[in-house]
Formats: sequence, structure tokens, C-alpha cells
Amino acid sequence: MRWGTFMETARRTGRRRGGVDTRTQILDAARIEFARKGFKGATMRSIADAAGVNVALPAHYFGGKKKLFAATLELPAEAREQLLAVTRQPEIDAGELTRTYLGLWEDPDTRGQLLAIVRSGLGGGEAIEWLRELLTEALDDAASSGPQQKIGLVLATSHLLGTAVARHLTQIAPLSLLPFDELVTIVTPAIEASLRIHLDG
Amino acid sequence: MRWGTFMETARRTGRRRGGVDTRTQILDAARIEFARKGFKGATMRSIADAAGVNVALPAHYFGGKKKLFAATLELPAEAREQLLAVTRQPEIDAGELTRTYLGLWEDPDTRGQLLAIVRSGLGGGEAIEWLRELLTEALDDAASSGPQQKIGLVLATSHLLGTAVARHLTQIAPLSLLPFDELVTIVTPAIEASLRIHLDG
DNA sequence: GTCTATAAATAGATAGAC
DNA sequence: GTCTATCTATTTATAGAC
Repeated sequence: MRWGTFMETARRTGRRRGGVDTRTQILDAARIEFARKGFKGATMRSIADAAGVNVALPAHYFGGKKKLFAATLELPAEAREQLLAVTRQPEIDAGELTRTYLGLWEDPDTRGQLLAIVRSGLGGGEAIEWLRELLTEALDDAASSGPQQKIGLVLATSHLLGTAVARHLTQIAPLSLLPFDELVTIVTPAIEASLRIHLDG
Repeated sequence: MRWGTFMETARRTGRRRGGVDTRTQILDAARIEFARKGFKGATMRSIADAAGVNVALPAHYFGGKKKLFAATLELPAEAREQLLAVTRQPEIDAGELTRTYLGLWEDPDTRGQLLAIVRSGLGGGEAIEWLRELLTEALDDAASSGPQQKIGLVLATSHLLGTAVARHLTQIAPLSLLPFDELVTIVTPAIEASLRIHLDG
């Protein structure tokens, strides 16, 4: 009867009962803390407290704050893949791009990672390279479509980033309350307009 | 011959020659530091160093770090007025809104303040209320146009925020290099599309 | 594996000399 | 008005007991 402190943390599917190890608890808590306060704002103590473990354990398991942060941002690789699958197509579908991109922000797990990246990157830390990389990678990969489409894709991506920030970060009134399907519906026209941009004329 | 250290700081019009006081130097340096590193990232020491003054003077003049930060974000009131002048019109002009909004980010002075707000607000600090206020104020003031236009304006503002962030903060490759006029030209269609949005249909 | 205790660095703020 | 010196609090990181 000693697991009274486990609380309701084990919501993930497929999680082994005895395997709710402190390492995973720390990682989950770190994601939340970094997402909410950025790299500098989140402290090892606040992470340890949120995880319900001793203050020394985060450093013990991950070898330092920066390494813990890096571990936090580990898996958005799959998110990148989803985006690339859309942008690699010869003719990018505006609705599909909008739904995929904003959809990444709807899932609480990936949203936590994206928030951590945005919070820490835009917050003035060193993580801004990661953010730039995340944005330009989908871009460079789709650059084979020619420079004309490239500028349109940058524009579209920027608009989608702004939309996600307004909905999930600053939580502007009507945007943050819209059902996801309606959000996609009203955002798509602008993305369509951006993708069709051409510089001359 | 002791003002060899004054450098080229006195670019503002109407600045008294003997009045390049350390208080102003500190304020200018604080703007840059807060804009680059966010509230937590910028330290009183780094600000003092950047201003070329003693470490004790920032606290001495402004009474603390938070008060110094507040002083930094003082004048965006005029920026807000410029935006309101556009959004208050019965039929908002997409090109005019785009030019005004993105224009605020082109001026180094207001850009510094906007960067400080975004960096500190999005970075997880308490300044997120200021950012939300800045975004919603132009919104509420234009809400007399009816809820239909309101959602369109939110969308447009979000897209413009994303564009400004991509150009000035993450500095995505083609966006950050475009001349301002071209930027306005290619962004306007999406803003136009957003402003014309209606939910039912 | 987990904890206490503490080291080492850094931050904001202030007192008092000049 | 400006500076040196210092206090206090907080943070990361680690050493060593249990």
C-alpha cells in the first residue's frame, strides 16, 4: 500500500504498472514545466516537485538541465514526418496542410513539445535554432517545387504558426474556443491564398 | 574632452546634448536585452554592461528589475493607436492593415518593444497578459462591426503575428530578406482572405 | 535507487564611501 | 551621481549516507 503517491499520472496506454519509473515521471513533468515556463523559467526544483520526486533525481537521471531539456524535445521527429508527407507533394493541398499542421497542436502530447520549443525558442534561449530548423526543414524538402512555391510555403507556415500561437499560447478569445474542424475551415482560405503567391506581378 | 564614450547613441531628435543621461542609456540597453533574451534571460548585470554603466545603477534608477521592465514597455501606446486607426474603419482594408501592422515591426524602436513583449510574453513570463491585451484591444474596439468581422480580424492578426515572428524573430530565410514593400504585397492576399471569412457557409 | 547535505555559481538588491 | 563591497536568495550540480 505504498503507491498512494502515484496519483493519476499513468494515463498513457500500454504503460506497465510497475514501470511508472521516476525517469518517465520526471520527463513528463519536465515537458509540462518547460512548455509552461520556458527553459530559464522552469527550474530543476519545480520539475522535481511537479514529478513528485526528490530534487536531486532530475540531474541524476539526465545529467543536467540542458540534457533534460534535449530529452524533452526528442520525439517531434515523427511530427516532422507528418508535415513532410504533405509538403513533399507536387501540388500542396491547403486544407490538408492546415489540418495536419494545426492538428499537431491539438494532440496534448505533441502540443506540449511544440509549446516547449516555441516558449524556449521564442523566449530568447538557444533553442531558436531548433525552431528555425523545424520550420525550414519542411521548406527545404519541398523546395524542389521551385522558388515560387517556396516563398508561398514559408508564408503559409508562418501564418499557421501565428494561428497556433494565438490559439494555444496567448489563447485569443474566439480562436481558442473554436472546434477544430471549424478552425481548419476558416484558416484554409488564407493558406490557399499564401500558397498561390507569386512574386512578380 | 570626456565624452568619447558617448558613441552614436543620441540618434533621437530633440535629445538635449548634455542630457544623454545614464538613465536613458540604461533604458535603451534594457530594451535591447529584454528583446533579445526575455525577462528572465536578461539580467541586471547584462543590462548594466550593455549600457556601459555600473551594475548598481539600473536598480538605483528604476527601483528593481520588474519596474525597469515595465518602463521598457511604456510607449507602445502610440503603436496601438496606429493600429486602432485602421481597425476602427467600417470596412477594414487588408493592404492597409498589413502595412501598418508589419510596419510597426520595421521601425527599430517599436520592433525592440514588440520583441520584448513577444519574447517575455511567449517565453512563459507574466507578460503574456500584455500581449493578449495588445491583440484583443484592437479586436474589441473593432467588434462593433459585428461578430462576423471579428473572427476575421482575429485570424488576420494572428497571421500577421506569425509573419512578424518568422521575419524578425526566427528569421526564416526568404521572409527575413524581402524588401518591406514586397513583403506587404505577398502577405496582403491572405489577410484579405481572412478578413472576408464567415463562419456559416 | 533514493535521499540529505552541501558545494559553487549566479541573481537581485542595498548600504555606504567617494 | 557614481562606485565598491556585500547581503541574501535562488539555482544547478554533486558527494556521500541510507
